[in-house]
Amino acid sequence: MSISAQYKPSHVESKWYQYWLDNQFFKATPKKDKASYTMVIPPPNVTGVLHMGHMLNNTIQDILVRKARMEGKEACWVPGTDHASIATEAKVVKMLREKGIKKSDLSREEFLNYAWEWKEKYGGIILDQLKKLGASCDWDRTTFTMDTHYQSAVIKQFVDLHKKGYIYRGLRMVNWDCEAQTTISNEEVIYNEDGEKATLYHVKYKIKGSDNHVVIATQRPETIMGDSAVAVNPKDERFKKLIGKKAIVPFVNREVPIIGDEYVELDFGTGCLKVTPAHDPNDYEIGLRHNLEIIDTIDLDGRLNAACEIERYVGQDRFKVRKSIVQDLKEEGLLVKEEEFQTKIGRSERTNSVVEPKLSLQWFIKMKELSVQAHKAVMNDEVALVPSKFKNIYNHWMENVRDWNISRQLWWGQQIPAYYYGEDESKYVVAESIEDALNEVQLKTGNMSLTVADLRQDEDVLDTWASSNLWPIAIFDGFNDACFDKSIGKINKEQNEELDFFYPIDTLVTAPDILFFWVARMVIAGYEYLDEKPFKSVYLTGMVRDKQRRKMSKSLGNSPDPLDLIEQYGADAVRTGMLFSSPAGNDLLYDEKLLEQGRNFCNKIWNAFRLVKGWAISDSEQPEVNQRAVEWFENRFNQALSEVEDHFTKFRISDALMTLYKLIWSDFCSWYLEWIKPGYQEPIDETTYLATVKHFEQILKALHPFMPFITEELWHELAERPQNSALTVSEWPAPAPFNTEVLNATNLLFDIVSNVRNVRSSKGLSLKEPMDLVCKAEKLTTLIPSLTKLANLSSVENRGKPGNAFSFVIGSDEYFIPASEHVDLQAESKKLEEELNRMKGFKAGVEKKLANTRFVENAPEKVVAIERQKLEDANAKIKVLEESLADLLA
RNA sequence: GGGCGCUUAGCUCAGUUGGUUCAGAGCACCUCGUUUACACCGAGGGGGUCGGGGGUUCGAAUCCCUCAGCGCCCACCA
Repeated sequence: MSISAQYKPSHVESKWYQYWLDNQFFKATPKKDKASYTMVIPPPNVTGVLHMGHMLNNTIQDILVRKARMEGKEACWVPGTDHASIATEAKVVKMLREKGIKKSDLSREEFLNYAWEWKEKYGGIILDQLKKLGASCDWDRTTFTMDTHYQSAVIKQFVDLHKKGYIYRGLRMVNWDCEAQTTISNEEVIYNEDGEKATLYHVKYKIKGSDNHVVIATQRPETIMGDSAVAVNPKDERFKKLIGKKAIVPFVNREVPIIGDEYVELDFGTGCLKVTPAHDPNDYEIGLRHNLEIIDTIDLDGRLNAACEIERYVGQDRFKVRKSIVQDLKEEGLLVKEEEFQTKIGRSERTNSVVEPKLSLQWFIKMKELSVQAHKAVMNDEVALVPSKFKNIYNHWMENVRDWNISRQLWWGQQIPAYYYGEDESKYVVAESIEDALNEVQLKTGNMSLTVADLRQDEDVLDTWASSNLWPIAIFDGFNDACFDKSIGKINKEQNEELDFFYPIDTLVTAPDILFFWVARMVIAGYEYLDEKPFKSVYLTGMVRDKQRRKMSKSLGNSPDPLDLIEQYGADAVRTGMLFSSPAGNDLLYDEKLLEQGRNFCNKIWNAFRLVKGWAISDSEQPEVNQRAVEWFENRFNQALSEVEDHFTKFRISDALMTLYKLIWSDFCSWYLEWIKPGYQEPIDETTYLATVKHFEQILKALHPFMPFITEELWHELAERPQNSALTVSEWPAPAPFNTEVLNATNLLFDIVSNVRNVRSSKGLSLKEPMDLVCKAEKLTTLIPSLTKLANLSSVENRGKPGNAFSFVIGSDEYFIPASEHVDLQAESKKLEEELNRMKGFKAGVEKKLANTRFVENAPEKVVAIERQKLEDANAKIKVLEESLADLLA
């Protein structure tokens, strides 16, 4: 009969997780008589490993799903992974490089073989890690964004959006990542928060046919050779006379026009701008307006090419050239000035390399029209963002939504289903397969002798988000031929039992940094294909940071390995520890101390269990004291439960946990168990024991979503359970009313007990020694037995004010603890006086308020009545205090 | 540059429509305690003029203005 004084999570956790899996408790299937509760994991990168952000995110999801499951819903949590094209490809390239293999030496097919090999090897790791956390996913539904059916959904979407006219191919200035050698979307370009220091170089350009020159300011002198104009603002009195003349570009001695364009700021730099249409988005626009030549001098890898005409720069990296060209300008006497300034430099989210604006032919999705419904849905709360401050941010993005560049110059991902026929890329068809494409081409050209060998598929793959935007639909195979009507580009849910039952998702839990990447685009897809929202609400978690508010990052080394933490503290402790400091929408400041708090909480519950389990049971009558305790806790539990439910409706998961934490630690352990606890080695009556077990069960149920392992273990240990039963599929406690009279009466009881303890503590009186309490006992009759036990009293009587006693006041009643010896009268009277003065001050405030006729006339009657009551109470209390003081001094 | 949000105990945060002693919680801190579930514990305690200033109101942590500090989103000043 010796149970360890400490909870040991390790073997408990694996045991129960396996048990849950064996009994298929997490499996979900459409059921006619049940409501669904659907949740989808934000698919982590397939080769990723679990980090603290995943831990927080998935803990919250698991809590919501487990609660729904206990509430009797068909709870379905779909796990999976994202192929994460650019991130995974980068990893594979790196791995190959370490093996001495260059990507450029491989064919597409060879490279993809390596990539799949890599995926098979590392692909499942993160999902296995989630099991350690306790994630109650339906693992049979695990989906990968490059699964066959998923791929096909993505291709169908592309074909459909192309057919609807939303997808087009165009020459645009895009963001080029020289390191990954691909374009990236605007959302993938990040700007350093504080900006970066850069140098603005002032450079002389000769004016043709004169000895004068014009001075331009540039941050990128290495692009000089690509200049095709110099621009000034036509309103600029200083320079407008130059418009129409020609300037000579240094080094290459190209004659370029001096043009007037409103874009040029009068008060920045020198007021003269060099125009390089190939290497700057604004310059490109200016180029279009003025029909300027586009001279592309930088290659895809960021090195200058032959078009720059200067032999010694060709093949050199753009930043190296910048240095040498500055040197060369100096030597030529063309560099007038170097000026430091703060600017924002765009860097690639994935590689951190400086983004190179690059003119190229890419695929785009027209967003404006496509996103109208998705925009509305969030604004009118059909899709609720929690916390709601994200509505503004979403609104702003939607109002300024720009076309989305979806092609990536990578191999890992869904290859764009566009097929070229003919010499160049001007002629193409978009089709689901090369066979379909051939049919179309034959039809289009009338040339039936063409074969698939005459077709060439676009080399690019799709942006990852162009596939994950279908996540809530594709996981239920929403694009299969039975339910997806290609002719109208809509999905008929009724033709797909799974989709019909599980869609829309109830709550999406994700991080705010992918609000646009992912969330917005799923909403768009939901309305486009099902005319229905993809999810009811989106809970946006905070970011996990360290206690100095720094982001968790590998380079800082401030990111602990979650599995180590689980090993050390137990999964339940990690889950609760993280939630303790994670109010909705706020960043989580991770501190290992929180996990200790979680571990201590586990231990507290464990020991409460040890206590209850250790009691012997007698068949004696239930004492009145226990009856009161049982009744109180039942009411207290229902009160706390209603608070918990309220917190859940508002997604205040952290507060819900804190409510239970206090209920268990303070109400159940500190008050209730002490209240009913039998004397040393004495048994407890059966009625109380059974009621206590029932209370314990209720607590375990309410706590189970948060701490699944320890609760499951104790639930099984607490009583005999039928074969294959489990807490995880038991019924969530039904909400029940609570009696406030019982709660208030008990609060008075606790108040008296605390005061007695306070007297003991401050007077150095032992807790072990019983003492008398003198008070208006007739007011407390039913409480007396409980009071006696909890405060360790020998008697509670009304026998007049004792002369030599300690005292305290609750409400307007005074309580005395007769002292056997030397009460420090002065200290006692001083204490009373202080309290009296405080009361008098309080009374004066209330009187002043009531004397103010404007208050009495304007304030609601209820408020005035409250003030009058306060005055009355204060008077009563003052009277008591004054009498005591007089007695004391007499 | 535009927009949004935040500022309440040492720390992290609650404070619903302005009005019950509304100034709270958890942690941390201090005192006492080797009591027969738990020292990963128990009992008790201290601590904030609610960022500064001004205003509206009978009444402001709560509404308005302003200043300061911080955070986030968006954006093509070279």
